[in-house]
Amino acid sequence: MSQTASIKDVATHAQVAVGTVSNVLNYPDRVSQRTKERVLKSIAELGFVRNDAARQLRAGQSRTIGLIVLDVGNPFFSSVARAAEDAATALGSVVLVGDSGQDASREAHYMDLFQEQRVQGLLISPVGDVGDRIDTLRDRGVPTVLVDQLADTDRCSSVSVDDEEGGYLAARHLLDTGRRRLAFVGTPSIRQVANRLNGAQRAVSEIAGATIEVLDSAGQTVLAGRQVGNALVERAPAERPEAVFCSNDLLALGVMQSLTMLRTVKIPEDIALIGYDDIDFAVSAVVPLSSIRQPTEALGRTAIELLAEEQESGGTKHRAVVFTPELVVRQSTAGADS
Amino acid sequence: MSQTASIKDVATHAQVAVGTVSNVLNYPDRVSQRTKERVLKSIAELGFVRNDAARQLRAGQSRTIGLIVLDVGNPFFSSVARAAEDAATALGSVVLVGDSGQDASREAHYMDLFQEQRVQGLLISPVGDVGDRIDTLRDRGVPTVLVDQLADTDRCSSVSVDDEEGGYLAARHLLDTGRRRLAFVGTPSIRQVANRLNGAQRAVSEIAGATIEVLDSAGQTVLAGRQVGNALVERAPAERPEAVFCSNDLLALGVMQSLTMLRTVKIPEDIALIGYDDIDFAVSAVVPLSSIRQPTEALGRTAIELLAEEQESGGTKHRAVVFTPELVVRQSTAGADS
DNA sequence: ACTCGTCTTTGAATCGTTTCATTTGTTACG
DNA sequence: CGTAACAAATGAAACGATTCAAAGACGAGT
Repeated sequence: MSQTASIKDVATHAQVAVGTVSNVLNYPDRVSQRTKERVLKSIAELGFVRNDAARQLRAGQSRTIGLIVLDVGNPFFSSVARAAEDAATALGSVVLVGDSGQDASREAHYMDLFQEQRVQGLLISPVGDVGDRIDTLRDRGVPTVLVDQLADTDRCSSVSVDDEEGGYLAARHLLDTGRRRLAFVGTPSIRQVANRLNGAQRAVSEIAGATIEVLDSAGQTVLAGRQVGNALVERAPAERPEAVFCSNDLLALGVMQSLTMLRTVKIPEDIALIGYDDIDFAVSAVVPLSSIRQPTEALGRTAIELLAEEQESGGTKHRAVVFTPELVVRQSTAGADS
Repeated sequence: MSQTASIKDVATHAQVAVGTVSNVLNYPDRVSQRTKERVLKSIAELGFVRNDAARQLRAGQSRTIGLIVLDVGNPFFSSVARAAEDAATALGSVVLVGDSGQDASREAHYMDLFQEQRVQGLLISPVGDVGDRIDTLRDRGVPTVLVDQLADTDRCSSVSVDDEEGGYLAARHLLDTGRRRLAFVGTPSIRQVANRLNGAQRAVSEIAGATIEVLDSAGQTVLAGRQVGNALVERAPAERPEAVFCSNDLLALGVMQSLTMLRTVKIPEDIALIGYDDIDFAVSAVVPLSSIRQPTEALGRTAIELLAEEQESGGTKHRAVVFTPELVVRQSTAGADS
């Protein structure tokens, strides 16, 4: 009893054939009441637990779905992950979460791993250009759904939020409240960030005399935000932007920390600040943070749904679902116009 | 090429035996340069990817470590998880994260799942009483390390932080700054929370005239905190505590949101507030939040180390590592004494 | 030419399931 | 009594990798 019992041990113990034990487990109706009881008793006595590896090997597929996110510590992704997990559980699958940390090699590592595991499908919020890998995965029967990034619908499905629109909403709001010299903080090498920047630039171009400078941050974390904030504080007051749009809330909170630590800069009077994602912590910030809200639960749930559709269609039909983000106004961008 | 190639396909294509292909993969030194090249070429051409299920089946063990946490959305756990992942990767293993959501049945579900997967070992921050399950797991060769909870060292290993001490530090700090009527917010049905409460009560008992009331919250989230906060706001001012100690930062941030929304209660003048965990967001709260810092990276890393020790010793030697928490004072408990 | 040792390669056996064609058992009916 | 119809149980084959005893190749030494 020290080592794990196999189905064969159970069969011997219950004095039936291995096939019968398997039937008890998978097709209870095919087995008579009497032997079913005997087998179940043996299973309990031996403490038998199915070996998933053997089962998968035979089935040729696992009950597992891979999810690769940019940062699990980011509440946006943990919320998406949670929604995906719940939706998958309802379908009898399990979600494995891999954290790429915005590193293309870690991303590739997880893709390899998930492929070795023969996952049912892959949800990915990509760092690098993974188009080719996705093509080969599809050819090998592993459907993929892009998360938080629009996909070409003749390649694969995707769930995303209109980042261009979100960027536009954010910048437009800053402009509407009277600010003209804007700054954008983020890492435009990430596509979503680039789209948000595009939207912001569009809003700026609609208003005569408005400008936007781009401050590249080292990552998308609170720490990276603090660095950018420190750089802003060191500038001569006249050189500082009137409003800052950060490509996510973590960055914005970091910037806020730096700006408020020095008492000379006031939010929103001197510099208005808006983030992106509307994480739970935005509302409880030093200065409650305006943000762009994304429907994370819907993203996670829909991603699983699209994956199921892909599987049913054998990977031939793709669909791109795009959600619309929403502006949430709080104190950090309170009016300077009136 | 549409379906996945097996090692046999590679062998045929490269005109060698399956064993040779396996050797190329696992013991490259045993294979001559010439055939190695030929095999690798075939692997590339066929796009062969190892089937992990088959490999595991043969090996009898997976390269996977299961981690069950109370809440992945909680930065404390996502930080621990991340550290564990990094440490495991260095050892060539992968960490699967399961979120019990403080629900014993979900916890049991993940334990079943991980057992079916034949994980190398299990790291768990338990909800219910899992002592018996851990015993049977150990008997079956699955070492377990308790995370964030002290274990009986003749049952299994554990990494934890001294919660009683942390609770004492927090309450003592509130008392040192002149507060006497304290409140504790949390769910004492969770052991860690109960220990923090014990420590707080010990501190209170040392000071004549000091009291502490217990407010049971519905969970450990920002939302649950907001509910408790609302209840406090509705009390007559004289009935309100002078200081509130929340069993984690999320709760504290929720309480803070409720209290500051209504302008009549001021933090820290009217009510001082301290949390637990010192998550990244504590510093950027409306009123920067005092907290108790736990060494999350050390917890995650050490958990993996202990698991490795368990494996080496064949699950016979257990060790309990206890870290000491640290008080972090910020504005939310600024002095009312002087 | 023969033997010995070393290096390579081979291929059958194995892991624990599921599947499915067959066999065995039981009941009903002519 | 024979047999058709159905239900239940059987056990060998398959999934794809790893392992390992055995066979093969090759050169050196005598």
